[in-house]
Order: sequence, then C-alpha cells, then structure tokens
Amino acid sequence: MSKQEGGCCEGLSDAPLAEDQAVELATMFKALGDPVRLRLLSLIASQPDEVCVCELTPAFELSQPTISHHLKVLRQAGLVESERRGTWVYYRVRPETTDRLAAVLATATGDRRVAAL
Amino acid sequence: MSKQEGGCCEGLSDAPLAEDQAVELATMFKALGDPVRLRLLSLIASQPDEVCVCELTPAFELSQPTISHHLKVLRQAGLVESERRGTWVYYRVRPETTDRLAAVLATATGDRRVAAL
DNA sequence: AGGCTGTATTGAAGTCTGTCTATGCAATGT
DNA sequence: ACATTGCATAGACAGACTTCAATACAGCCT
Repeated sequence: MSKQEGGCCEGLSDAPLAEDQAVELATMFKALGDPVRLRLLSLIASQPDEVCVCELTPAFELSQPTISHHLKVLRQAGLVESERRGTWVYYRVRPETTDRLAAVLATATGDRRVAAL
Repeated sequence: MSKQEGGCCEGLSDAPLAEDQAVELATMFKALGDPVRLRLLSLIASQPDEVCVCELTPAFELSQPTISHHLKVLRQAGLVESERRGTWVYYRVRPETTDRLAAVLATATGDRRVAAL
C-alpha cells in the first residue's frame, strides 16, 4: 500500500502536510495513543531482541484477548512485527517506523535544518 | 497541572515505562492520532512564529467549532499554546513537548545511548 | 489420535470521539 | 448602546474504541 511520497520531506514544519500523509501518520500516532499499547511497546523495546507474548500478557491486569488485540493494533500500525516459533509468538520493534515518527516530531520544532530522513 | 517527573529517563526502551508516564504520554500521542489535528499542528509549525485561527479554519472543510475543538485537544495535550491579541487568537507550537515525544520515540529504536533529555 | 497450552478471532456491552447546529462571550467599530 | 465579527462552549448523535467471555486455531507431547 502507498507508492506515494514519503520521499524527502518528512518534517511537520517543512510542508503543510498533505491529507494522505496525515491519515497515514495519524494511524501510527493513534496506535501510540493508549497507555497499554505504550507500555507494551516499551516492554518490547526494552528487551535486546524480541519478547515472547507469554511475557507480555502477565504484565498487565487485562485479559489475554485484550493484550492480543493491542498487539494487533501495534502490528497493523507498523510499529512492531511478530514471528511464530513453535508454540510461542515473539514480537520486536520496527525501528524504521519509530524513527520516522521521531523525525516528524523533531522537525515540528521549527527546526528548519535538514529533517533527517 | 502535573509537577511529576519527566526527570531523567525518558526513552521507551530504557525502562519498562510506568503506568503514570504511560497515561501522560498516551494523552499526547492520542492528540496526534487524528489527521485533522496533525494537519493543524503542521500548519502551525510551518509558520515562522504563530498562526491566527482565522487562517486555520478556512484550510479545512469542517465547521469552525470542530476546528476549535481540535485546537483545544492540541492545547490540553501541551502541544500548542494560544494567545489572544485583540479580536484574533494566535497559536504556536510548544517545542518542549514535540521534542520530548521525539526523544521518547528515538530511543524505542533500541538505541541504548543517552536518550537526550 | 487425543489432550494440553499458547495465541488469535468473534461477538457483544459500555465508553469515548469527531462532527454538527445552536448559542455564548470578547473585542472592534459605528 | 448596538450591531458585527472572531472564537469558544454546550448539547446531540453516529461511529469508533476498549474490554470481556466464548470460541477457534496452532503446535507440542504422550
């Protein structure tokens, strides 16, 4: 999906941000807009490589399906990716995505120098 | 409101992220999780100093109260601040907030070096 | 094969969100 | 004082989101 730009200018302050890009970025930020998902992402990111779901679920006082749902949202936003190995499923962060969002925010500063990516 | 921490360790991957911080950060990210608000922030950030609401409202095909509502959400999240001068109200970005969020995301990378602020 | 454990999906209930119209408040100008 | 313009607030409603219990699916083990 999307063969559009994303090419050069990613910063919030560089261009007024087209509708298409706004929708795409909003999906990612919305995924971060929940305390449970933020803590999930944090737990995944704080581990060297990847984390087993069996470690994530007991870290919350929420049902297993609820955690599974939140992981799905993070996955669909491109923030994490998962891999099944045997009985267990492992999640890891996708740095491309977090870095891109960080770059977008960094340049909202009015920081008009090259916006990284 | 809030005199809490924000003290030293801000990165997503540094610590598993406490519930309190997660709630606080989620509020900010949630504010960014809407295309209209992202475009609003972008419009405000793309201007040298500040932007009059009278310039923002006609940039969308939405009612004036709706734009006003979105600006309120951005304001309450600490992403922008407003000032009334005469008849008009001007909005500007609060770099402290956008920078902080950028820092949080940058360190989700597994980037274990000093997470800036 | 059959049972067991880990994870995902489904369907439903309650809450929150985005949007509108109608209205209120602030500042200017005649 | 009054009318006018710019922005914010209140109330209403449809759609989306979070959560759960129930169920399905996948891979192990005996």
